[in-house]
Amino acid sequence: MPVEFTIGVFAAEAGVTVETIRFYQRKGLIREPSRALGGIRRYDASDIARVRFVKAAQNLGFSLDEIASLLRLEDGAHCDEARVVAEEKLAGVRVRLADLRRIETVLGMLVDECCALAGHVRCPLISALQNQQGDLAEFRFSIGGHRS
Amino acid sequence: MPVEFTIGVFAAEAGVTVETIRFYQRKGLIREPSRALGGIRRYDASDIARVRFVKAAQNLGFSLDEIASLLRLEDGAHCDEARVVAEEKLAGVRVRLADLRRIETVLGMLVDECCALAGHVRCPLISALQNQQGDLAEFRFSIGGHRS
DNA sequence: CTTAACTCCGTACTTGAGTACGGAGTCAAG
DNA sequence: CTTGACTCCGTACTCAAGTACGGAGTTAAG
Repeated sequence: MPVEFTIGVFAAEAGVTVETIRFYQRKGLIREPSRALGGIRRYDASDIARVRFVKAAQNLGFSLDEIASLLRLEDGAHCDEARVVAEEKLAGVRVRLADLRRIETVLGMLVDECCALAGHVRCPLISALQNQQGDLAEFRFSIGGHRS
Repeated sequence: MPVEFTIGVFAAEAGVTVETIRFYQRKGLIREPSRALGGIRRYDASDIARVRFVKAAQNLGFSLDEIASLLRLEDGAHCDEARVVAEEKLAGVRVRLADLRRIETVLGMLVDECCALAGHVRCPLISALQNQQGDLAEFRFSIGGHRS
C-alpha cells in the first residue's frame, strides 16, 4: 500500500510547482494518476522518481520531447535506441562546447585588449566588433551561424 | 555620395532577411534610414557594418538587448563600460562551459556503459537517469538548476 | 457551518529572436 | 499603362518550458 500525495505535496516533494506537474501531465511525461472521489489526483513515490528522471535528463541537456522519447524506451529492451539518442545529444554537446571555447577565446582577447589600450581613441572591443576584416572575422566564420 | 540600397538588397547584402531588418529597426538596433519620396527606405554601407556588428556580437553570445546597450557606448568614450559588459558575458560563458563539460562527462559515461553492458537486463543509461542516488545524483547537484 | 487552504480546469501570458501574412502602395520594364 | 516585383505597415504567429489567472468545486479544521 503505497503512500499517496496530493498534487501540492507531490510537487513540493519533487521540487517543482503544481503547474509544472499539470504541464508534464499534458505533455505525457508523467502518467495520468488515479483520482480520489472528488476528482483530486493521487500520486505515489514512483511518480516522484519519474519527475526526478525528467529533471535529471533535463540537466543533461535533453529537451522535454527527447525525454518523452527516452521514456518510451523505458523497459530496457531498446537500450541501443536510447544509446543512439544519448550519442546524438553528446555530439550536440560537443559542438556547443567547441563554440563556447571559441567564444571564450575571442571574448577574452577583446577584454584584454580593452584593458591594455584603455584611454585609446576608440574602444578596441567595439571597433573589433565593427571591423568586418579584423581578427574577429575569422572567428565569425569559424563560429558559424548556428544558434544554440 | 554613398551607394544606396533598398531594403531587399540591403538585407541580402547583410545576410539576413527583410523582416529581420524591420525587426532590428523596431528594436532600435539600426538607425531609422532616410526614405525616398515613395517612403521606401534607403540604406548605405554603414548600415551593413551595423548589421554585421550585431551578428558578430550575437555570435559571441550577446543578446539583442545587450547589443543595443553596447551600441549606446559606441563612441569609445565609455570603453570601460563596454569592457564591464564583456567581462560579465565572459564570466557567463565560462559558467556555461563548466556546465557543458560536466554534462559531456556524464553523458559520455552513460553512453560508454550502455555500449559495454549491451544486453543487460536494464538499460544502464535509463536506469542511471532513474536512480536518484546513482553517480548521476552528485552530478545533478553540481550541475545545478540554472537554465542557459 | 463556515472559513481557509487546496484542487480542479481551460485559457492566456511570458521571453527571445525572429517569421509569416495580407492588403495597399510604389517602381521599373515593356 | 499595365504587369510583376518589390516595399510599406501592423498584427499575429512560432518554439520551449513553463507561469499566471480566475472561477468553481473540495476538503479539513475549528
